[in-house]
Amino acid sequence: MHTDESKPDLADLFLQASRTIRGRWRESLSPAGVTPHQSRVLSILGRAEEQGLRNSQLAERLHIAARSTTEVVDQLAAKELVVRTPDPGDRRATLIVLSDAGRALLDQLSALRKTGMDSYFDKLGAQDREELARLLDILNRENPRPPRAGTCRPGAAGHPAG
Amino acid sequence: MHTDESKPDLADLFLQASRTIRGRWRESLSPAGVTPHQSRVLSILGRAEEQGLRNSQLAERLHIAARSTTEVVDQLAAKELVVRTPDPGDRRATLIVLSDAGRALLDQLSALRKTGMDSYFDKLGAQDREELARLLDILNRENPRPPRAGTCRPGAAGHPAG
DNA sequence: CCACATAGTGAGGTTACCTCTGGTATTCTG
DNA sequence: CAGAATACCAGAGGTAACCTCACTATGTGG
Repeated sequence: MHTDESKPDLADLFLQASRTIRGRWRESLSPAGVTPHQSRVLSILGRAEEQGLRNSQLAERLHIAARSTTEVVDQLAAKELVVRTPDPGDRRATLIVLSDAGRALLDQLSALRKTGMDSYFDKLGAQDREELARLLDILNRENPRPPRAGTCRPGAAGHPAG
Repeated sequence: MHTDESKPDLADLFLQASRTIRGRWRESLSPAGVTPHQSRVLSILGRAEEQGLRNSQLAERLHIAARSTTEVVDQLAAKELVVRTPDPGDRRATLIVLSDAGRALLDQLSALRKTGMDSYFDKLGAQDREELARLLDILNRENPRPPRAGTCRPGAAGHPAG
């Protein structure tokens, strides 16, 4: 009669794994001189329209606050992997596009990442990996939390008085 | 020879989910005034022997550097949730044990966390959750990757030091 | 033109990690 | 007891990846 005794701490398990993943990813990416975070932006940009994305759109796809996107784009711009150009349609907005170097790096990156990650996920076997992907995909679907995932608390029961 | 073309970006999926988890966890824990990290330590301590754990053992279980463990234990000690006592068997060593308050909080915490997390993992259904736990567990087993990567950055293109 | 929303960002903050240096108490070895 | 090794603590300094708040430039409707 197991009640929820047998229920493991999924969140715990999850965070543990994600720590490892981030570490390995970082490692495998380091020869290219980019962080996982940066690589993610590059990859999103790669999937985007030719014209690029606005900062806010990027933020939305990354599920982080817009201000945080600025930072990583800055880093990428410093490396000349992306270029910021004014949006002709709205001069408040900036379009972020991959540079040629960025596009070139992107391919290299996914190969690099794949190599690094494969040795991690290989422990699972093809079928389990697919299963995991399925599960993760469900988890990543829009939560019953309409407001933007990242910034949904205006300081409510917020941080310990800092 | 399939080339795994269909293989999704597990790492991507993973990190995305973990971001959400961490956020929700933090949120659900905030009424208790502890961070996810602190909660983790509490929970590890809770599973440990009555006598507590050494700093190094804690570090090992958290998979972080010992120096980093000191920090979180400091925080917990400041809240009087844990107590550092000399190890009678080896007085060089310090045993970190849950205080009564810590033990009490631990129960509260797991309830809190469970509530917060359940609404996240509920999307999966009991069977899928178990499956996920199984997969995660495999992933979290010792990796064939002893050396710890840490932060070996070749050098950053300077960024605005705030 | 004014009010207001929107886009990006400077400024400043937090969490969670890391390394390196150095110090103290203790235990082990000879 | 001297000396080496062990276990921890702690200061200093760093990075990554987040966040909020306030401000400026711009766009939109009355």
